[in-house]
Amino acid sequence: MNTIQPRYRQIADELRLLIASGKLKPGDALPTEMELCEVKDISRHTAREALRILTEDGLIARRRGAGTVVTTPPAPAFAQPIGDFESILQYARDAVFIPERTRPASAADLKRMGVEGDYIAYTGLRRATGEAPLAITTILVLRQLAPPLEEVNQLQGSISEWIEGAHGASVSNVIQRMEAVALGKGDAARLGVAAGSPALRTLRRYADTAGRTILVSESLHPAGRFAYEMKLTRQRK
Amino acid sequence: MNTIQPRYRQIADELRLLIASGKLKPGDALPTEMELCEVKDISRHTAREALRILTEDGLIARRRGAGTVVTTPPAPAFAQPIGDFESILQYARDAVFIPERTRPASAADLKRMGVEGDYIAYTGLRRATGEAPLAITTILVLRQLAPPLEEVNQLQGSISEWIEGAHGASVSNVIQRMEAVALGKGDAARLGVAAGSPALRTLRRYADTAGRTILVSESLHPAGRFAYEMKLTRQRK
DNA sequence: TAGTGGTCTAGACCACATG
DNA sequence: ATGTGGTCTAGACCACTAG
Repeated sequence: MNTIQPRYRQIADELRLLIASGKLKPGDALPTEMELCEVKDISRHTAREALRILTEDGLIARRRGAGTVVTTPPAPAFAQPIGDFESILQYARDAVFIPERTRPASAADLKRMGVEGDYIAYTGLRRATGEAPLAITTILVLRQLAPPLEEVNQLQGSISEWIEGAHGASVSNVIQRMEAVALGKGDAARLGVAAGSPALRTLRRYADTAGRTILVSESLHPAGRFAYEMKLTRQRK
Repeated sequence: MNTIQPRYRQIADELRLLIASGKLKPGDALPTEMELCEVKDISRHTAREALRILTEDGLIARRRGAGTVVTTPPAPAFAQPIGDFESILQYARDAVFIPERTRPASAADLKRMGVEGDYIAYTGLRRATGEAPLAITTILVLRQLAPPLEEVNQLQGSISEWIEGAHGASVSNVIQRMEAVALGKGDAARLGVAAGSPALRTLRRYADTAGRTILVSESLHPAGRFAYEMKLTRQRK
């Protein structure tokens, strides 16, 4: 193994060792650039390069006029968990889902939504009263649990609630994923916005106590029509 | 307002604009160091410094003997699992915030981020190691609690943790808001994407026990580089 | 005011990739 | 063989911090 390292890296590693070993503690001053130059017999540029590495690694902090010190590492862990299961699903009740099509989920559906198995797909618009549609939503339900379309049409709450009521299945956890995407032509047209315009994509996977993914939903919310908001409260012991 | 920028940063920004505007596409060659030296009438060191910035931002790739090219962005989206109050703040530690500017928050800042009062604004990039920047982040901190920029620079964790440690202030709840937006010209350029392209905007308001909003953070994540993921587990009573 | 880190110049030699 | 980026030297002036 040819272990020839540039000089600046060797020096950076030497200093790093001093910090890691505790010989230099948080707050302690490192040698100044000029001191490094003399002691190591290098040019200032090389000394700076070594110090830059440590700066980028977050090990030291440099201040013009003041000097270079070892940084104080991380931070106190931040408190207690909260289990706020219901409020996550809240928005499903605020805006009504109006299914328009039912079909067996295609391979593309399954891949896009990150599941495998035999699912029925419902697609439709989600809207609040009288307004422009808030989102295009696609829902995949395990075929053996899937309600007929006419029943879905009258659902007031979320499909997941229907499933719980009708089958006694129990949702034990939900994974929710949110990201920004550019709307495709067809989706954009249905939402009445320009193709390529931004949308918030939310993907939710509902798993039952056996670990089966019983339902997946995908919603595309065009920018400006929807924002997802959650409040987290710190729990005190 | 101090608008004097070092020469190397000016040049980095010029090049960044060429990339963001599409004049230089992924795979295209950038000027060589010597060309930059002549065209901009600078020393090689200054040219390298500019190119280094873009390299660290993940916008370009350099190969000895071969040259410098614009990188292909397909940074695969990576998900940030988030489930509780602790881990919601966790990601602040995984992806380092690199503050670049400090200023008193403007009226526009305050309005955009939904607060009123006397705040200090920090803006910078959020990135994981070596990759393209994940986000542009702006943080508003109540002036009376705001740390000096040099201290922010060495923060390992989140600024909110600094505040808790340094002032004994206590965050009692966080309101998080997510939505899709189209990136403005300047932000898009900083992130190396086209103007108007989609981004996930996350806004967090941290309130203390007295109800004061002590900190607000806004992040703009370009599509494809980041997905927010949370797992919620139903609590049994 | 002395010393620090930040910026910048003008050179040099080298390892490496490409034609 | 040429030219690229990687490393390194030896200077310089400046803005800022601290005693």
